[in-house]
Amino acid sequence: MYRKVYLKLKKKNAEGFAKECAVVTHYRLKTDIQNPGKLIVDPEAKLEEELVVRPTSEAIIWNTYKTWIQSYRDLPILINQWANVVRWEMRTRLFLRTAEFLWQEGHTAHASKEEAIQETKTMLDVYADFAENYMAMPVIKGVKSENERFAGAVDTYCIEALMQDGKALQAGTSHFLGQNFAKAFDVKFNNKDNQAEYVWATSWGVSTRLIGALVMAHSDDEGLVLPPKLAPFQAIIIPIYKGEASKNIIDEKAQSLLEELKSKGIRAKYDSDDNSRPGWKFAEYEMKGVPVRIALGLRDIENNVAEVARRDTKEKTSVQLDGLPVYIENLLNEIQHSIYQKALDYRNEHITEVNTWDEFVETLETKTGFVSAHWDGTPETEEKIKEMTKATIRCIPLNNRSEAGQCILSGKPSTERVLFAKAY
RNA sequence: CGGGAGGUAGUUCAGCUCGGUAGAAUACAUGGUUUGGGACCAUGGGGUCGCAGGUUCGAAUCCUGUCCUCCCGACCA
Repeated sequence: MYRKVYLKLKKKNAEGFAKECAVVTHYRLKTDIQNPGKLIVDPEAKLEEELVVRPTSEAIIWNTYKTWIQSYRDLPILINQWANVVRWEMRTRLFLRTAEFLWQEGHTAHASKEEAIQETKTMLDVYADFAENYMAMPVIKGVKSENERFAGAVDTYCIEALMQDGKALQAGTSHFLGQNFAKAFDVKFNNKDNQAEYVWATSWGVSTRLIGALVMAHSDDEGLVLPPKLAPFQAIIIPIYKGEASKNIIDEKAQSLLEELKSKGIRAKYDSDDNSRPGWKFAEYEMKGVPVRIALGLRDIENNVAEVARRDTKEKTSVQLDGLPVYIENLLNEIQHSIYQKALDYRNEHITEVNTWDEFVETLETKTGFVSAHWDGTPETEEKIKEMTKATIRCIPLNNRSEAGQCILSGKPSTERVLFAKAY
């Protein structure tokens, strides 16, 4: 939240921001005399200068950068921060769009356009790598259309994921800001030839929205399915016993197994709680998404085995105790790849190329997912399509191939396909 | 702010049409039997029925007002 005077932008960008700004007009509440226990806005407490609630911190950052940057020797600069953000939201949605959330954002300043663009793409790759290799969630890297672009950016790059219900989710963004903010805040540096130039900039961020993405990308009717690399517990050991005596035997075996797993770097836990029964624990850890369950009973110990169940496929296997830690280690890798592959297959099956308006509408309604179609490149057409179908352009994929075609709505010529989808 | 639904046990809800002083499941407590997929039996505790009026011998139920929550829409990813 900040003073309205900080929000100085080029006219074009200012218009983009204006409609997203909530305004704070009063600084306190008071109890209602007519209705004790209720609070009302205190009319005495009107602010002389209203404050603006803004979804990004560029204004603060660039007021600061202005004081830091004089020479090319001061560049580049990178500031990363984790911050709780407050936004005005008409309607919230758990994890995906909340009025307050935690995010990571970075702001950089550069001496050259090329370096700034490179930074934008590097960060997009960082986000894509995290989504795919840690969250096991395939994403499409692309550029936003003008309508979907961040108001202060020249180009907004994004990673787009597809949820299991066929709706798309923007999982992260990286913006090439050009010289927009440098000009708005008058941030110049002297180059090697002692000439003043405006600074080039980027900003990028991901938020707790990724948690929502993770949930919706992999979960099933039994609950969460967590990728092994991110699971707080990767393996849970559950004892199956009758009576105190057998529990003691199993406890001992389970403890040594636990130590073996930990020594291999596996995040494991032994649940010896006597208050809930095995069946309860099975269901509980499935719901929590623990990738691997190891059940250990007297019968198993006699045979020198354990029952290993994987969360993603629910498959159960009897495994020799001797090689168990190695088996689990491999299984965790297998699960990590397997859930990624499953999500990737689903995603690929749900990218549909269409060439006519009827196919377009039909695909959005029945098959859902991404629809790859020609578009004439105008915001007006995108807007009309959105009004008619609720679908928006999620992105123009990077390394998109050129292909002559006709816009599905206007029929005007187009040189490449873009990805449409209904999105969160 | 418009349109729709709803506030009853810790939770999810039934009961309301047709008034008779509140129930189920689950959770909780105690005891026992159990333990290889969310155990069973028995006993027990727990609710000013959102709030305020009104009608009535009697209101969770009917009437009026009021507060709150959720869902759908206002260019919002």
